[in-house]
Amino acid sequence: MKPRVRFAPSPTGFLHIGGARTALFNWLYARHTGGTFVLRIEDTDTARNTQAAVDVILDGLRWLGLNWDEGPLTSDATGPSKGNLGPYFQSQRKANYRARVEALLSRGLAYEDEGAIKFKMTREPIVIHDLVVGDVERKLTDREEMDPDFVIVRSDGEPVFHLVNVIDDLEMNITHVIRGEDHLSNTAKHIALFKAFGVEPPKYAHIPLILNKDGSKMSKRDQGALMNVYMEGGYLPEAVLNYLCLLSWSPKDNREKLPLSEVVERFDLPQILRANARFDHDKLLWLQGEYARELGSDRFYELCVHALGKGGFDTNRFPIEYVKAALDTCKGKIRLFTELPAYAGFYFTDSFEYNPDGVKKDFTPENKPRLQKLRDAIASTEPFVAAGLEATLKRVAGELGVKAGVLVHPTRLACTGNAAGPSLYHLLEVLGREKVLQRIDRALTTF
RNA sequence: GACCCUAUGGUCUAGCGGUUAGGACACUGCCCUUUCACGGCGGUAGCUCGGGUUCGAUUCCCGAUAGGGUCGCCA
Repeated sequence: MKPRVRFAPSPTGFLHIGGARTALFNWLYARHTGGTFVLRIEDTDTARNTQAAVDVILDGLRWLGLNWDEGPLTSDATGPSKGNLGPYFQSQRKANYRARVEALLSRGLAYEDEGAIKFKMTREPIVIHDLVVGDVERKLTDREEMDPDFVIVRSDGEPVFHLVNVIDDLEMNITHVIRGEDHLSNTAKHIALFKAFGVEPPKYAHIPLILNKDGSKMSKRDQGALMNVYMEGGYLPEAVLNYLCLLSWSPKDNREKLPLSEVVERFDLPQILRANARFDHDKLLWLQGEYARELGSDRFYELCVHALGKGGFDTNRFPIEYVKAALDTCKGKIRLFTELPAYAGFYFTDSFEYNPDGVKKDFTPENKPRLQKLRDAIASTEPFVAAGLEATLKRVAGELGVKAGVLVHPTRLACTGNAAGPSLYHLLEVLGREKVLQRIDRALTTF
C-alpha cells in the first residue's frame, strides 16, 4: 500500500515557516514514495477561523509549489475539493465525530464529566515507534497520574483536536503522520485513541522544530517566521524550499544547493536529524542570491517589473527593449527583488536624490572641471556604447592624469544618484546620450 | 513540578571506535574589478562537562548541565 500523508493546519491567518517545513517534508515523502499528499483544514475553532485565513494557507502552499493530491480546491469549506475521502474541512465532518464518540461512550471507553466527554486513557506507559526519534516510552506525568483521562468533547459540544485529528487520520487512511516534534508527547494519547477505535495507529515521524537563530522558540512575531514575508519580500520559492530542506535533512555530500527533484529522489524519513534547527536568515539570503543569479530571462524580467511596480516605478511607460536592457545590467547583482527599486529606479525616473556620502566624497571642487571635461568627451563619443564609453573615460582620465575611479564615481553619482550599482559603462549606454548629458549637467549645477 | 526529545565552530551540517575532524553560511585577509555583486586563493573558530566500556573514544553506555517540547473544555 502506498503511503498516505497529510498536512493538517488550522487556519489562524498565518502560515508559519515551521508549518511550511512540515508541509514540505510530508510532500517530499509522498513524492519520494509515489504516495498521496492530503491537505486537511482543521477549522474546528469556529470563533477564530475564517475563509481568508484558509486562503493564506492555500496561497502559501501554492506559492511554494507544494501541490496536494487530495484536499480543498478553494478556501470555501463547503466548496469543491478533490479526493474521495472528504470533506477536507473538519467543520464539515461533525457527524463523523459524533458517531465515533457515541461508539466510545457505548463501549465504556469514554464518559461524561461536567458536561464534557472524557476519554478513558490507559494508565500504562505507551511506546511510540517513531521513524525519526526511535522508540520512545512515554510515561504519565505527575499531573496525568492524578487524572490520565482527557477531554475529547467540550461541554459546548465541540470536539477537541486530539479526537478529530485521530478520527480524520483514521478515516482518511493516513499511513504516516509526519509532524512537528511538539506533538511527540501527545502521541501517546493519539495511539490510545486509535486502539480504542480498534485500528492500528499510523506510523509516526516527528520532525525537529525550527528555532530562532539564538535558539529561542520561533513565534509569529519573530523575524522571518511567517511565509508571507517571503512571498512579499522578493524571495524565490525555490530558494526558500531549498533552504528549508537543509534544516534537519542533508544530502550528505557537502552540497547545499540542489534542485527539489533531487531532494525528492533522495529524501527519506530515517535520515531526518533529531535535533532542532535554528533559522539562519543569512544562509537563506545566500541561496536566494544563487537562485536569482541563474533565473531565466523571462521570469527575471517579470519579477523585476513586478518589484519595480511595487516600488512605484511604472515600466510600461518605457519601451520594452529599454526595460530589458536596463534589467540586464542588474542580473546577478541583486539578491532580493525588493532591492530593485532602490538599485535600478534611476532608469525609470529623472528625479532622484544623490547619495549624501557620495556627494561629500565625489561632488568636490576639484572634480567639477574633470566631470565637465568628461561630459564634453561623452557628448561626442560615437557610437554610444559601453566599450566606447569606457575608452573615452579612460582616455580623459589619462589626459587629466588621474585614475579612472576619479571620474567613475562622480559620473555614477550624477547618473544614478547611487554610490554603487550596475556596470557604469553599460548603464550609460542603456540610459543613452541625451539622458546622460542631462544628468551630468544637472549634477554640475549642484556643486 | 513531572514526563519526553536533543547536544560537532556563531549558524546549518558530514562523520557512525583509530580522520591533520570535511563542507556551506556568516566573519575576515589577499587577488580580480569603475562601484557593488560574482568568482579565485587563504585565515579565525568546533566535538558541553564528568564518569565508565575499550589498546583507543567526537563516535557506545550512564550521569550532570544546557536547550527545546508536552502535561488545556488551544491546535
